[in-house]
Amino acid sequence: MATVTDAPTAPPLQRLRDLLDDAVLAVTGGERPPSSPALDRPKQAAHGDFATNAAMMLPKIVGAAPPMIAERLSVALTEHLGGDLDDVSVAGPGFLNLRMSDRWLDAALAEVEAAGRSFATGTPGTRESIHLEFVSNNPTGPVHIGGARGAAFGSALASLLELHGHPVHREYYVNDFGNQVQLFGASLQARARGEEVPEDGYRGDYVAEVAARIPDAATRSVDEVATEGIALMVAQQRASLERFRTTFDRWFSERSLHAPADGATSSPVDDAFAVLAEQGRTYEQEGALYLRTTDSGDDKDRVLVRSDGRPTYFASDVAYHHDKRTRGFARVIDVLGADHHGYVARVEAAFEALGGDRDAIELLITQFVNLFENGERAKMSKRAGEFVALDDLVDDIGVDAARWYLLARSHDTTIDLDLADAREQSAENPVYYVQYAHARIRSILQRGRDGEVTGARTGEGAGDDEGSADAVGATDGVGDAATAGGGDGATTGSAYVAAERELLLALLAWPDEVAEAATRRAPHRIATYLLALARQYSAFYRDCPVLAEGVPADVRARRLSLCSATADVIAAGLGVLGVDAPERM
RNA sequence: GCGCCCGUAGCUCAGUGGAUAGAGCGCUUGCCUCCGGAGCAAGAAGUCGCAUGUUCGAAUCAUGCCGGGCGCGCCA
Repeated sequence: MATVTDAPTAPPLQRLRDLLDDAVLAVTGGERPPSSPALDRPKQAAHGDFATNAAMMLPKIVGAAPPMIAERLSVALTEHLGGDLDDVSVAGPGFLNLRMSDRWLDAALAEVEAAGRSFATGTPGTRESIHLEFVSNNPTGPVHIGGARGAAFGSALASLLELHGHPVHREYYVNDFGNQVQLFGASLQARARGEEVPEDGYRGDYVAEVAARIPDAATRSVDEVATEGIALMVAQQRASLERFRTTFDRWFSERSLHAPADGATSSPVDDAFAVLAEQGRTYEQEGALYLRTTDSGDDKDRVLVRSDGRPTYFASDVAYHHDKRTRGFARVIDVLGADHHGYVARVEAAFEALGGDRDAIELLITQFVNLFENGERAKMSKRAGEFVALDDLVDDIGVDAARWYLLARSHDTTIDLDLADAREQSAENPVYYVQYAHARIRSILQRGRDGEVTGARTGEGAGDDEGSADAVGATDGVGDAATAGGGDGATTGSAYVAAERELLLALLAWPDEVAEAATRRAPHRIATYLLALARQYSAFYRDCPVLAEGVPADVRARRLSLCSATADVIAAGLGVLGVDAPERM
């Protein structure tokens, strides 16, 4: 009954799902349900290690009531799983609750530990090369708080997609073309001359600082000043972002789209226009060139070239997306700030007009970040003009806290970030709580490797806690596992205590978490998971002495394995978020 | 007016069809002879904005309202 999906590299939970699928097919006589049945951890421990709704999906196919189907499934599963299964029971409207045997847990733990940090390294359904554009802050100022969120989200999403198995190309689009560049140059020059900046010019303190670094800024042409100023700003942004653990494979110049590349006779913009014209997607009206974006659901058609002959910003973006397409990525993802959400429809339309598949481009909008200080709206500095600068944020609360707080929430919800909370370097702060768990485990592992044994308490010391664990975890298991905790000598292997079981089950969910988070473009799920895992480890730490005198050798080995696997998963998870996983704190 | 996002515990937020809705902070009460107390445990706290509908089953899906944020340029 084993199938090709039963590959030896599939993680334990995936193999369990495959077996469930086999059982379903056995019951339906080969017909597949419209969607795969779920195999999840139930909310209540009394419902076993895993629960599946499979029986409730099949009444139409099988022609029987869910509880009846569940009974048949349980028979099939018992057959398939043999000694890996401790107990299977039908509950509620037709749920099937599974309790795995210690043998299965042992094997699973061995796999998790052996895989280490690569435990969740993914096997996505379809592996595809992804072009990811994010931040794309204007080069006329420092990276601001909106850019910080885009940077945190984009860099974490990139890591997450890579962990899941997709090759990712990270790109920053530099808007070094158009009106704003001239305006920036004029602002720089005004500052260099000690004059007021022009109307609608750039007024932040940084303008004078940048101007001071440009030789002869007061007397050279505005063009030259602008070019040098942009270069300095881009370099500064790059430094800010690197400090924020955000790097790019390429910084793509908008300006480069308006001139022929080496050896070419036409510019990328011209090339893109030619494609659009061939497709019959453009037209002229009142002297301007339009793209018929309404064909693809936009509110109105958009101007590519103004009646005075100058291309719009949108023209650049059309050319940019044409370039992305011709570079051969299977998927294009743009991460944009909330103020650009009105732009989504036209970019999608342009992508389609260029011949792209609508499903091959995604525009993700990150919502605003509101900063507070003890409940008051915070205004951090004038360095960025009217915006809060990324550098100020990092100076204030540190990279780890900044990234955590920006990443712990879904990208499409507005964040109210209280700096006083984020600054707090204690366990009140979730990021340090998770880091602390990691450091603590590494410390234990270090001692464990050195063969240390602490004289503290024995395995029996956890007896009180096991009592409560029993009540929570094993109403169906007659206490066979939980009551055996410390006393049975151990030559034949001691049973799993509830806290060990819970921790291992949490670890086994890691590949699912990665897959789900990657598929949903939701790195914040990783943060949620890590916090729960750290809590789970704390419960384990409380109930299960690892190095104490009197802990049987096999139990000690198992607990060291659990520690090792937990540390690796936490490190991998924090790695996705770009948060440090310290050895000690 | 139209479009996008959001509305879940006092606060900040998880949870996109399953069983009794969760976490962190804050609050109350306990716990330092104990592998890292930057810790642990217990407790109080919710009409999941409102209404109707779909479903065996809805915080989750649909429709309509209400409230908040943002956007609707031949700006970028």
